[in-house]
Amino acid sequence: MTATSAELRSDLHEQFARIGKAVASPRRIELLELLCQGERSVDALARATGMTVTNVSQHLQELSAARLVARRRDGTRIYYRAADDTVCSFVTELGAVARERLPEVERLAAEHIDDSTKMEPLTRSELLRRLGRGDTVVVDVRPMEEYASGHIAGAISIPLDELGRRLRELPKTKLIVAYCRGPFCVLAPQALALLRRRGFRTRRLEDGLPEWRAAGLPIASGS
Amino acid sequence: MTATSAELRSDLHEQFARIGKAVASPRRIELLELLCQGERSVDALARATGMTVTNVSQHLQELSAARLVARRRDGTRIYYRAADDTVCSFVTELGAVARERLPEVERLAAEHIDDSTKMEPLTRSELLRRLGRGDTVVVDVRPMEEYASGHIAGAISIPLDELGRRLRELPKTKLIVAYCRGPFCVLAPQALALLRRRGFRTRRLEDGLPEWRAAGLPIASGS
DNA sequence: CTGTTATTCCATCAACTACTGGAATATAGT
DNA sequence: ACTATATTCCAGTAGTTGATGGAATAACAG
Repeated sequence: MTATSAELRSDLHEQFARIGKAVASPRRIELLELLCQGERSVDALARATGMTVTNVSQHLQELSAARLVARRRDGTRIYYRAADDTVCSFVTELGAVARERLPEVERLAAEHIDDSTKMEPLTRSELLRRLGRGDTVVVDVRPMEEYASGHIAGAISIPLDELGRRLRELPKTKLIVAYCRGPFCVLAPQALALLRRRGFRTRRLEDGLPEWRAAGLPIASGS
Repeated sequence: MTATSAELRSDLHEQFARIGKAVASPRRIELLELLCQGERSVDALARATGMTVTNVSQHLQELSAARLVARRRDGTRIYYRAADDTVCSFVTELGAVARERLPEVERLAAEHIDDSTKMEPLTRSELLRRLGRGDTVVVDVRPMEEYASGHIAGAISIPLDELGRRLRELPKTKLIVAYCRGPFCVLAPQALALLRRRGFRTRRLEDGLPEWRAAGLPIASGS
């Protein structure tokens, strides 16, 4: 009885470790984070990460063996995506644990996103309240495809590259709230810095889309 | 700017992967789960897992390097514990993802805990409601030390080994709810099987203590 | 100071992992 | 059928990890 239950435990832990091994590589974590923003082909991933196609493919095989990603063929290319929401909230929590436990993480973030500390972020519940009142514009500054594959309900898409050209779309009378991929994403801080220089009232949303989704808040998709 | 932000991303992912690597080994996951039930000395862990002391020590060094565990010296022995609650909820979620994504996990559980499927578990919120009414007895069937280092507020401790001798402490008029370490722990199912043979009305609590704690529900500690 | 117990350090070996470049496969277009 | 593109498969190599046994360290009890 104890023999078989010890056996069960060890078999079970071996299975758990398959998931752990999948997220034991910085490359695979990067891939997973990208895939949580929307589906991508192998070479789109290679371009986005600077890895060789072969290498990306190999990492995707391993993620696939751990069933963390799913694929879909369309003509000559194959699109990968995160297998489901629990996977994305898991990698999000992985980042949260790293942030909580490893002082290096805060330090790195502080070094590179210098002004992130100056402005304190708007909480998700606060944004939700404001959305009802209509005195707030929410801007998704990620690339357009990521917006298309899922965004905060009511947000408009202005990718960071286009922001300079599209300032007139934003009202000076309302509060502009920007968000992007997560707490360490540099897009929203850069967007807000630009907007503030032009005299807009701005706030950053705390964290990013994955956390909004994990909290079960309303998502829309399509352009 | 893009250069330095790519650099940030890769440094960050390297840090995240430190956490991933820590949970990439079945042994280390087993150790973490034990440590989430309460602090233990190195050789207590070695005895509980069947590993050599040297090996346990080495794994603990790695967990410690990822700052997932903390230690405390008491005389000649050193007690390790999970560094904080987020660590425990992270390993709990690791298990949940494995269960969700890897069919082998359900299969293993079904094979070994044969009757677990027959009785559907009591939800946490249901138990909470019943606790207010006083028609329910909650029994923690884990070893005494684990009960002492944290248990559901209002639960009594009857370790599985002692259950046969202590049946008279339980009323036949109330519902007996047992719990243990988690969804794959065999202690509670065995306890309930015994109790049902003796004519008690029983239910199993869904999951176990780590999940109760992660849900922010009331915990007590001490004997 | 000596012996005992608990833990960590160190060296070693086998097993595994990450990346690379080149070959093979699959789909679509001509 | 032929070509181009996207992806995967296959070897080879360098580097890393996991387990083991023996030596070193640290705290304590006599």
